[in-house]
Amino acid sequence: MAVSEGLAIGALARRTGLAVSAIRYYEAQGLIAPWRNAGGQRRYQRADIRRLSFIMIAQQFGLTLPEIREVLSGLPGNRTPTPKDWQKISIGLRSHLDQRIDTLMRLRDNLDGCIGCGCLSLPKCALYNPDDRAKSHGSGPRYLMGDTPEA
Amino acid sequence: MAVSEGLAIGALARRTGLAVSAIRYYEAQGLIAPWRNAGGQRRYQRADIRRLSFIMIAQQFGLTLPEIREVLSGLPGNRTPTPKDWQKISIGLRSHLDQRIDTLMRLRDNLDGCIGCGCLSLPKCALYNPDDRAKSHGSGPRYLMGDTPEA
DNA sequence: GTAATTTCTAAACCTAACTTTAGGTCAAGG
DNA sequence: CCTTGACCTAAAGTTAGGTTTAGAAATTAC
Repeated sequence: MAVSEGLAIGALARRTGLAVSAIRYYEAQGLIAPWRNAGGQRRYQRADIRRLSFIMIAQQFGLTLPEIREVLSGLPGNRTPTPKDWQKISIGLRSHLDQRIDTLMRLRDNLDGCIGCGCLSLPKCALYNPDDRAKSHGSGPRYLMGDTPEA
Repeated sequence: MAVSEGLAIGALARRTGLAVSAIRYYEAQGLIAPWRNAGGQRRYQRADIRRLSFIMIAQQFGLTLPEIREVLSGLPGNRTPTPKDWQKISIGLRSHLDQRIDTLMRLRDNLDGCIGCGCLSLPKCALYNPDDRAKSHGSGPRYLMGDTPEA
């Protein structure tokens, strides 16, 4: 009953909709830091609900967990974050999102050009120049539509 | 020299910028189908450069390999695809991309609202309602910002 | 006080999209 | 002919983001 006892992991899971295993995983990745009770069980602050929610939102925005950890490090460590604090780090998300949208719109315009000319094949095609490294995580250099002039 | 001998996998790799291993992998996933020469080595048509380029572009758009295979199945099987053929399947990509952009813009607007009010915490926050299932691939139900009224 | 839940850790497993490795074959140049 | 480089297959390894499992300890419910 005492307020100061904190939330058990299961309660936090129910509050956020996350799986218990996911919450433990986030801890392992340094995204959240509960304390332990006498019996060794994790206990969370109510503010951690907000923290996990933020993590989920940031994931929808396409941030990786390390990136999210980085963003969260912008919160004060010595006290419970205020709405202002959350506001501050949310602005960073906003610009990240803006970039992703710009990239996709550029990609779309390029595709439109290619659909327009029916080419889909050449150095002169804008798609040829993928300066959009946002998505690359598994491979080396790739240049698109390398259909050189010859034959 | 004979045109009909086709490209070896290494040549195709150099043309597209893909790794040889990736091209073999795409074959295993049913995205490309080379023939074999007398010695059992893969040989590709020049049109396959375009096919691989298309795959890379579609990936940038966020399609999975099975989805790309599906899109590619819209190409004629009996002849080399014409620009018209590519144009046709590219239009499907375009609408996929439109959806992703819409989703992200909606997300951005919602975030703006939350930054505006500094809330980032509640059922009344639009972010609370993640009908954006586009990105979910690893988890069960998650509801955001489930910070219920109490306390 | 005991039974049923929760929670704990560590380690294994999962998917996507590949890469790397190992051990051997094919092809091209001199 | 023989060496070198490209290619072959199958299987295991990799990263991200988790989930599942197993066996044990802590809590909660009755």
